[in-house]
Amino acid sequence: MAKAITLKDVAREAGVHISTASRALNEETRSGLSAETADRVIATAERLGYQPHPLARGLRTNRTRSVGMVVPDLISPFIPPILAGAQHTLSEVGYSLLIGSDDESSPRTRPAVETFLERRVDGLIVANAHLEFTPPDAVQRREVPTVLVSRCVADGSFPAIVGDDQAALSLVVRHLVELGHTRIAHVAGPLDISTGLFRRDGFINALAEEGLAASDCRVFEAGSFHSEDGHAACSRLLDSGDGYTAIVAANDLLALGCIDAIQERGLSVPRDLSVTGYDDIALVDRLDPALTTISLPYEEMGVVAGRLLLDLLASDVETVETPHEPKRLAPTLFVRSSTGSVGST
Amino acid sequence: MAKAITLKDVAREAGVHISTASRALNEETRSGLSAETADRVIATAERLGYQPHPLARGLRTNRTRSVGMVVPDLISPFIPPILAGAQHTLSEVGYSLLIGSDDESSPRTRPAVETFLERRVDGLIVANAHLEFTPPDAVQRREVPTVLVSRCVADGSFPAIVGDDQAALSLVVRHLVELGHTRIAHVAGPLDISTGLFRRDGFINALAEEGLAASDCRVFEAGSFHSEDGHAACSRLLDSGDGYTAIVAANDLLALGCIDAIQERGLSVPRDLSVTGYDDIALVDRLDPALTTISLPYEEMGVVAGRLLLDLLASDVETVETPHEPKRLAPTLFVRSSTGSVGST
DNA sequence: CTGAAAGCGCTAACAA
DNA sequence: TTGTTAGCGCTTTCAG
Repeated sequence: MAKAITLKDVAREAGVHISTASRALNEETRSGLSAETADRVIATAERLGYQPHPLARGLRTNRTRSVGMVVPDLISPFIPPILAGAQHTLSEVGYSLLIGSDDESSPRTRPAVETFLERRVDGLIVANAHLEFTPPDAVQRREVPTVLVSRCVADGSFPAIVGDDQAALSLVVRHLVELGHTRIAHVAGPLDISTGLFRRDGFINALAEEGLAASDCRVFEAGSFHSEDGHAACSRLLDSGDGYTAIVAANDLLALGCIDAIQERGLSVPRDLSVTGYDDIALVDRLDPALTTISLPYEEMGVVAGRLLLDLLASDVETVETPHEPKRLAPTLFVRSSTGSVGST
Repeated sequence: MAKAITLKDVAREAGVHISTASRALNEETRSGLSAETADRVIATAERLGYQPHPLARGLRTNRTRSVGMVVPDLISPFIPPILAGAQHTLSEVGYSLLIGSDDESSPRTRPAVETFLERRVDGLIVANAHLEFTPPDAVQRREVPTVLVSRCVADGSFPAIVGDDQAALSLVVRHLVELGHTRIAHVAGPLDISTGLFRRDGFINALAEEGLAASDCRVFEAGSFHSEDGHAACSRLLDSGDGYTAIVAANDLLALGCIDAIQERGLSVPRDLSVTGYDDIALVDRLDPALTTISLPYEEMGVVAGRLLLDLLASDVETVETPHEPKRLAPTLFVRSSTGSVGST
């Protein structure tokens, strides 16, 4: 390293004591200084190209100005935009974002949250929470401010930014009802995470809203959010012989799996069955049939999560507050060609 | 914080001096200790749940065990897998990954590399390099080990992991030639980054390899890698009236833009023109026509980049080496329905 | 208003 | 083999 400029250098050059230099360079403590010396120090710091050493500062202040974000993986298409939103928001105010993934598949790696705590991050953004999220003690005790994103936790013990699944499913079901569907099935995602559970519940509530007979409709659980499980669930659905005319899938990949299963039986979407997705991942608008689906503002989700975390970081509350109602961002329904009128056969 | 355990605590508890404790806990320095004391210290550290403070350690050692990765954005579909590969590789050996994006669109944010340097990262992974990559001095002088990924730099001044564009374009052109095409156009990406330039050059070389008349073929530059620019370039191509029967696009999005432009004129893919892509992004295999395209092992690219950086970090060479030949990972051609025999009209 | 001094938690000479 | 000591660069009391 080309001899980094240190505070001591600035102080010497400005002809003041190092502590004075420190005060001058620090917003909060500058007040108690003569404007003259403060300016002089600031000027010389500028001139020398002084950069405070983050480790030294952090060691003193016990803050790293970094936050860790845990994602389930980086392949799920809605994760990167969340990441991008959070990263931009945080970097604008000088925070760095550490990224870690907790894929349950490789248990040999230390849980990302623990690694982050060890690193002394100032806060956490958790995008892979299960409904029963049981973080390490330090997080539990709110020593490290934490916000959830994309998924929330059952008891509302952490603030969360999620999509409004109820609103989304209402949009979807209403759309199908308007097309004349009355026998609608739901292919649900994993029910141990909020996105899976809330979409299923949203589906059931929406049926009631629309006055559909719950007995005419049914939920088929897929073990995951991947297309193969959508295919499997849809196969069971078709085998049931219950005569559904529409399928509401818990995400786009499940929907694609459903479409595959339907077409493999020589049936047609949407002629024989309408299918809807959720997430509006890239290119589903160009498929044949183009997928009718729900779009969520994922990047904004990241932005809002970042802002919320910054608020927590600033207010520095350690009180165990009342349960948090998740902040739900509004969905948009995109109607495309995978849904059609019932009986347009 | 619930009074974190410090090295001093461990030392006191184990009945040794703090420096002895330090040595015992440090692989390298443990050798000069009696096995007995070393074990005792290690045991008590374990028992107390001691975690070394990374800032304190870093302040002394001048190493943060963190690396920064700069991406052009997080939306381009091939970026997340690279990120994932790098992150896994690094975290396995205790390094943390900081993520920063440098979208040219928002110049108000500080360049990510500078932010990283300020943070004293031990190394850098740069995924957004232009051909003329001119990093800050500290990077230039190799004080901070740096590897490029996805894109390389013109003069080979940095090690890089990229896709083998030449091999890829050879595969594509040969495939088209085998289908009988002789008039092939290339829709090129930006030529100021290696992926754009090398694919164009690869295309031109492949023409020669296959014995095609360069005069029968031509390159149309798209201003970016996005579909709208592919559409625009393809429109020019079609307007040229040169009777091309195949289009090799520099990436999938450009290819999709081309297909749009072709279909808008009432022409058909692949009947009237064959179109190929590059990247094999999600769902292009399900489009109609399904896109014939090149697949690159992006996650592996991240892994290899991470490993290479770890090597540099370990060897700690500051010598300005001879130019680096980029490490090129092998492509795979997926033949789908967007390409067909010429004259199958 | 400014200087002196202590110390965050750790590592690395240097002694013993 | 272990202890002593001196900082890494910064913030923050406490004096003056």
